[in-house]
Amino acid sequence: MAFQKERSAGYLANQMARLFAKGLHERIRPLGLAPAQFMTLLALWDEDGLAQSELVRRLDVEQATMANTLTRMERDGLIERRANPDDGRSQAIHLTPRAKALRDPATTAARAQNETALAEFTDEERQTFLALMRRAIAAMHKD
Amino acid sequence: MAFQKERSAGYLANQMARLFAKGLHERIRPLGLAPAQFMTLLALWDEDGLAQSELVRRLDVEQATMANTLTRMERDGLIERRANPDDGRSQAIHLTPRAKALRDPATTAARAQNETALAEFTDEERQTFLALMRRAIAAMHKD
DNA sequence: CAATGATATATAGCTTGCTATGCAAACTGG
DNA sequence: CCAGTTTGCATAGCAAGCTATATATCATTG
Repeated sequence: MAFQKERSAGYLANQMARLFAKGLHERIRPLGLAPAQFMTLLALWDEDGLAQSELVRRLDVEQATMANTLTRMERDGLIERRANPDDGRSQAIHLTPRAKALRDPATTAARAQNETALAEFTDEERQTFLALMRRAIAAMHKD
Repeated sequence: MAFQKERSAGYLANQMARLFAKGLHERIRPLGLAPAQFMTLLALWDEDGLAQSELVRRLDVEQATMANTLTRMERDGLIERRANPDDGRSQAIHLTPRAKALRDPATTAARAQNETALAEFTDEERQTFLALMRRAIAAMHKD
């Protein structure tokens, strides 16, 4: 039997993630943000001054990916890298006032994007959907 | 209330898609394939000789993205671009023997990746999951 | 304490996305 | 028929992923 992409979870996941990212990007572009920057800000709004290694752990991306994202965020005036007095290898990542001010509008934009995607889902379907995605993630994580 | 990434469909979709892509990439790397190349091959195994514009329609990526993917596939000996005698603008994309030979091992690899992700899902959960993803995709597509 | 190993970050190089442009070929309405 | 629009493709430039390597600092252990 042929491999049908419409029935492939991986294919659908890819397409869905691209649409989420595209929609979010459109909404936060006026704020001067890109999706990975927003994701990183989520962690820093929650706790400022984290080390790069801790951001890598919390966001589950490769270290090199995070290093590059942080470089772009520094360029764009969203973060500062400050030396860590206790450990000459690491740097604490601190938010600028500009980044702090973006918290409300950016999270509002992200909520709106999720709402667009799940507009016709019932509350139960939303819970089910999130739970199934978490399980698929956990299964691939293990492997 | 804080925006919690663990409860965000978009965040989970991104993470899940990255894990699918990474797992698939590992499995098809020995075949000399990358994920977007595999996706493109799916369409061409189904129907050889399509125009680039038709591939764009079927795979729902931007035209520039497809043009670049095809350039890499041509470089890697997977496809040939042949002039279309009926329309001087378009070119028919044809599979090489090498690409044709990859159909079985590559689709087997993709199925294995899907199976890893959904290993602990019941048949009903799998159907539900695919249906919910399709609905989220359709909702974002409309908007 | 010196050698070895582990950890934190940076950098190079690649793929896959995207938007924005440019250009040539084909089509169409006056 | 031809001016203007549409269509098909390529290219430039950027973001964000990844792997693989390099380097510096810290930790451990013999």
